[in-house]
Amino acid sequence: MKTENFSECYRHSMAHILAKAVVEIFGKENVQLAIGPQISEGFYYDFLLPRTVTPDDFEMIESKMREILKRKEDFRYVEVSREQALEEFKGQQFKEELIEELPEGETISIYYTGDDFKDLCRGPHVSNSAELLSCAFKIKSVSAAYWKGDEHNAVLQRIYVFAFETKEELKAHLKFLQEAKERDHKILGPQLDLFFMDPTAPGMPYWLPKGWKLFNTLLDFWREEHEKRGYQEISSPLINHNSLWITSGHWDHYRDGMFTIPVDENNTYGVKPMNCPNSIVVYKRTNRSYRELPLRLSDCDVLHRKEKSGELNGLLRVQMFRQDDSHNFITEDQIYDEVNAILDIADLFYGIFGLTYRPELSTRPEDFMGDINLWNKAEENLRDILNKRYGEDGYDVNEGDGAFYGPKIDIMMKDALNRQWQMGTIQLDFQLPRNFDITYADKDGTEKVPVIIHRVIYGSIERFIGILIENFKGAFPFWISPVQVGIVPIREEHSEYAKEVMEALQKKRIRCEADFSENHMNKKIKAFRNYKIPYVLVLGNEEAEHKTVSINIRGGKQLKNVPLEQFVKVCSKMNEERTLQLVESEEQMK
RNA sequence: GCCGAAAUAGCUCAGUCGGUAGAGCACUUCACUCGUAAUGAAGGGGUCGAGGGUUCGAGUCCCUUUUUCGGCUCCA
Repeated sequence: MKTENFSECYRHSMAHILAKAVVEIFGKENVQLAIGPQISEGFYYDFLLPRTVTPDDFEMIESKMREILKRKEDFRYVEVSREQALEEFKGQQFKEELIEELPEGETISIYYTGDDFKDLCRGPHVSNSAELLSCAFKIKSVSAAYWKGDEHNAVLQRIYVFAFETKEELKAHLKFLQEAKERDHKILGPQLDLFFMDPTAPGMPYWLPKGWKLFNTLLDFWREEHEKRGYQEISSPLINHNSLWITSGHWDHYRDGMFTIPVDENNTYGVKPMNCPNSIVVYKRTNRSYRELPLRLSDCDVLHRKEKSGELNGLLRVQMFRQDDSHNFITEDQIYDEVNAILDIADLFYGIFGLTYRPELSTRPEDFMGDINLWNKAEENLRDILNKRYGEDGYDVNEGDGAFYGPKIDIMMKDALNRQWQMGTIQLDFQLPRNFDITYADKDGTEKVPVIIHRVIYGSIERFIGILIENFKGAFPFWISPVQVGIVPIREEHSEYAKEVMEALQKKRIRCEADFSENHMNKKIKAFRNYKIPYVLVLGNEEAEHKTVSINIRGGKQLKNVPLEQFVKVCSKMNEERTLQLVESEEQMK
């Protein structure tokens, strides 16, 4: 008989089985149990153990778990007092700590699995471990984890386990992971000649011609849309004397994240990790009037941020990157309209790639600075905007998670492995304007302090490209494809017509490459296909005679003898309209 | 930073018990002039991530180090 809410609790019960297995293997007195929650693909359990667990141990632990399951022991629920609980878990330092921290009046419960294993647990659980026999599990990995996620605390060993109700589900999940590998931008990027990394510059991508074309195509789009909206692009120094960073507060709060350059005994420069201070230097250059606001100073200069070793991840976490940044200087009354307008841009940009995102609002933290009334008003504005745009369930709220200088809205996206990344962000800043003492002259002639909005839409272009690669598996929409059309003359005698085709395409700024080598046409087609080029044209006698092209469409489809003129038109249209889908049908081509 | 795994030709990888490094693709040359995902033949290409140690001898064993990957966010 299966427990009623089986699917909600089997992973959690399984976590107890893992803990029991580990205790039996290492001996009760050698194991300190921490916590073992269920997670999206299974569960984990944190332990303090006498030695490190390695992948060689997985099989042994798994079979011990199976052995325990076969004992068909009951999960027995017992409520206890705090004193009893402390007595029961005497010597288990983490459990003791947890018990001490439980709020007054809360029911404290223990689950027994058999008579010889117990765990502090709120449950629920299956009633007998036999129920778990039909489940599928597999130890995924082991990693270090800190007690309560704090690096100052004890280092624990976390054993991750995949767990599903059926073998089929586990199999499907392993298949998903296999497919995610095929989307991995770290593999596809270098394979498609977009970028690579060199050990002398960890986390600092080298952009190859194809990747840089993609990069710049994204920036062209960004510039076009932002110019329309009154943004003005600037560029500023990459390194500044530390006096600037002292004023901005970065020297005190962010120095560990900065690359610094000592110039002589008395002077140190810092490489910019953010653009804001220099944008403010630009703002400060002249007296500003309320008539100029919102003043939107955008830039996409190179930024450097030092990351802890082990934190880097392909293009998704780098040490050198560019943001499609802007600092919008506004009045307090302009918060609503400006944030709303920025989200309009975000919807446009994400929509054009068919990407969905989830906004996240972070509100006032305990150590906030500035005027609480301004905070309240701003947060009210942001909630109102988010409610109207995405509905109350359409975004998440992280109470108290905002920066000390202002609330923010983050745009979150997932990579191929479903890991969450922050992409765009809209951060209100009430503090930096005060640090730099910037003002504007208001209508009545008084000097007022502007609010700054730090905002990015793509986020870091590097990270955005990483997500794009994984999302499209490297098969980009036509308009951002580094090479849009590959041209294959069948024999040397077709080179002349191939050149004609190439010129017709280039005239319309369609990015194409022709292969005039003596190789067999199959070889040429294959080479282009490996780059996931949208269209590969095959040109021979037929095509030259009738001024047509035969098209190999990415994905496998073929169209024969499409009039050249028509093909150029279709390509131009996709570039102009930034079409997401590739035109594949004969009707649209003819 | 912490735990685990990994690094061999441009790429993907093999290399057994420690005996002096190999395949496929790619590249070069020659032949083939070809109608839709691998034409044939020949050839070049390596400080086995780096440094140190053990050994008669190290890609292989030990230590250090660099880089990369998975995790360190899911809360009894």
